[in-house]
Amino acid sequence: MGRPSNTQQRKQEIVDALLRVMAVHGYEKASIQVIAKEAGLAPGLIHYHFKTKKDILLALVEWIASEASKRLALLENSDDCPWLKLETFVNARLATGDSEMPEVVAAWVVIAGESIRQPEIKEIYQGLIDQQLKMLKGLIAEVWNGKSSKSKEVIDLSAIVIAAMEGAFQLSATASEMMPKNYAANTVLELIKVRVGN
Amino acid sequence: MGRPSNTQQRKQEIVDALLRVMAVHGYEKASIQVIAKEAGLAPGLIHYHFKTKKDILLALVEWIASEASKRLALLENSDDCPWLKLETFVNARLATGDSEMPEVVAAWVVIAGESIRQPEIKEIYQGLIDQQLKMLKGLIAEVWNGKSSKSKEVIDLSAIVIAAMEGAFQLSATASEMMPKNYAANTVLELIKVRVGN
Amino acid sequence: MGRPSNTQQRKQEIVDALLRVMAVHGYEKASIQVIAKEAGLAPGLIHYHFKTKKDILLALVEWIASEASKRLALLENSDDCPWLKLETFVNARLATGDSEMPEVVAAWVVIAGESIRQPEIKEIYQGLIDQQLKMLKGLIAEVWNGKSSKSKEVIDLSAIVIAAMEGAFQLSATASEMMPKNYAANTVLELIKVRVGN
Amino acid sequence: MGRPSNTQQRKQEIVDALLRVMAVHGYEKASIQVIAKEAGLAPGLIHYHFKTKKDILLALVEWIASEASKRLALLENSDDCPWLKLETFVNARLATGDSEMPEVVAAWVVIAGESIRQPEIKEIYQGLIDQQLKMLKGLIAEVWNGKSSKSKEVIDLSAIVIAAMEGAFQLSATASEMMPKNYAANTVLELIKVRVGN
DNA sequence: TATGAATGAGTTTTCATTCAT
DNA sequence: CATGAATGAAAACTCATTCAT
Repeated sequence: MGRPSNTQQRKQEIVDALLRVMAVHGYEKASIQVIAKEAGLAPGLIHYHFKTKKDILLALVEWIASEASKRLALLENSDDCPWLKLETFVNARLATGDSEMPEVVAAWVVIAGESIRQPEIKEIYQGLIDQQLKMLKGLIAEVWNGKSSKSKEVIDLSAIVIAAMEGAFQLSATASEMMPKNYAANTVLELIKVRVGN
Repeated sequence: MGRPSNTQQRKQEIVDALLRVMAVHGYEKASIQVIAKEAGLAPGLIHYHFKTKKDILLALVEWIASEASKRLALLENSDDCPWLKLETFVNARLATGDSEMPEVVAAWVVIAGESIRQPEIKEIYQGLIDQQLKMLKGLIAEVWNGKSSKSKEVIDLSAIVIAAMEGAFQLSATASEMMPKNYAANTVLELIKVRVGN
Repeated sequence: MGRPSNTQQRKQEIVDALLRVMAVHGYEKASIQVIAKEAGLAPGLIHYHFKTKKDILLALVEWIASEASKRLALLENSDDCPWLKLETFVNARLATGDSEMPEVVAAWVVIAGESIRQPEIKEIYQGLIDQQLKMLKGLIAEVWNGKSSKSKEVIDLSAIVIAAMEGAFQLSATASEMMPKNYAANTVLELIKVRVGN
Repeated sequence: MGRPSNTQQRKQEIVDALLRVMAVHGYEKASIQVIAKEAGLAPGLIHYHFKTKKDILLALVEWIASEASKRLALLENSDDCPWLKLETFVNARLATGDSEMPEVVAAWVVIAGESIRQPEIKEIYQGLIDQQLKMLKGLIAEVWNGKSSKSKEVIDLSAIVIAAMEGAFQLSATASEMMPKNYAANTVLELIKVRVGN
């Protein structure tokens, strides 16, 4: 009968290794050899589980995006009041200490750079942005009296909030020394509040 | 006597070529061969003017940073009223159409990714962020009655504005299709206004 | 399970190939391509086993030095009479026909040249010289009545003997046509004898 | 009429520059660019005066050899007694402090290495060795009662003295730290004396 | 599944030499 | 004579991918 498959676990180990290596060395310098060493596996085994190196990156991007997506989905189905949801939404990405997982944040910045030249990456990246944008428009419309989620004000506010969140990520990976501590989540929420007149 | 030097011009041509190539292919895929072809020069000549490929990137980053810095310096010495200055500041980076130079914006996103693994790049990147942060704190303190530029509110607001601007850059390079048109500059200014109670 | 390692054997094959190539073409002209062809291996494989070309040279120098060192160590622990030891010592390096391995001798001359600009090579080279010098001082003191191994006469004689041996190597690689046959070992021993008054 | 030619002077400047660079970096790493900088000249000018890089090396080797040859010729025509001539001979190459010109000595060791693969170099190198050998045989025969310059003893002694001198050069360039001071010339002369029974 | 050697194309870099000025 | 830019071939090195075990 043979031994039971451990493919899923191995794949995740490899993706995790890429995440850690990429957060330090970027994508191109994350060679299969280095990923293998980080994962504690032989180089040949990497290609047994992933046909190409790009496939590992895709798996990583999909994993990060789906994790974020999952948290957003939970939120969507909750019974919380809109303000609480908004707070949860913002915290879901900017979280405690402005980033509970520095490696994920650094990798995400690298991924943004890669998305410029890799359409498959771009697509996933955009998918996540789109999902966030949609949710945010809904949430903001709920707390903004008389505003439709299709109004220019709501759309623009949502867009700039997403931008601020992505930018906060980038800065926490590239210039955290000079940024204030824990500024992002609270300040974003505060801005939304004053903007929607509350 | 002897051949006149054209080094400065050639260097700029090479840097320009890297900018264009990087905006499409990223840094690693911008091979010396490709840069040379883009610049219309022989590959060997690239290394005659720049010792290493990293030196070209460094020159590009310095050029982008110094261009931005120059515009900020102009602003600092102007006699405009604070609000006008703020508006100019925000527009100086987010400009018309949210980015008059898509290549520079795309390259800047790639540079952010590279800064994660290249300390020299990081340093220049951080220098520019720091300069913007300082200016913004000053400008915001000027328009926010009774607030010092060292107050937590001013610092946090400045930080999130910088983040929003960097994020708008990233999104315009990676997800412009799904972002509203010309949202960034105006929305940022609007948010500052309502926040400082005006 | 998995493929058995043949790294040690391959490394030695590569080092041997460098030895042969270097004895004819010198170090710089011993390109990875040429070494690979001499060893009957693919160029890429060379770098799989040695990170840099310098590492191959280092391995070669270490190998030559350790072979010589081994022979000296055997001598040190033998019960032979001092004169016999001296004879063996000199022969150990200048051997039959003044050099049983012309390739090693030629490579050693090239290595001396390289040691001038490569500190790691120099260190190994000097280590071997130092070891020879120490042994020789001991042996000569033993056969020279009333002389300490620290006396100037013993030290100088030892030094010039080492010099003669290194020089004989150099000349056998560069000017063997004009040198007498088998002169080195016997003449050196004869000189020692008359010098120590025997 | 044009300006007076300074070709001879320029050529010597270039040769001198190669000497200095080669004593530190070896021959292959002594690039035309580096030689030019060392000489304070433009790279293009090097090739105006020398067709190829090898020609500079040849000129250097010839220069060193002819300088040594000149000193030997002086000696040959002198009226000194044989012992004084012998002393002068040995000192002529091993001189004060065992090497008045460390750069020449280091370059000579590099040249020995190059002679292995460059026939033209080898020829000049051998020419100098041959000349020394001939002279030495004559001088030793003169001081060795009843020995012909063609006797095996004289030939072998001459050969080993040349070897000791070349070896002393090599060691002064590669392992001077561990060699005694000023050992070479005096020890060689002492050995000759006791050997010829005086 | 797993190991680790092997391959070969591609990349950066060096540099002797040439050439326009 | 002199300068310094320009060229192109070759070099070391990297690395995704394949393959023998």
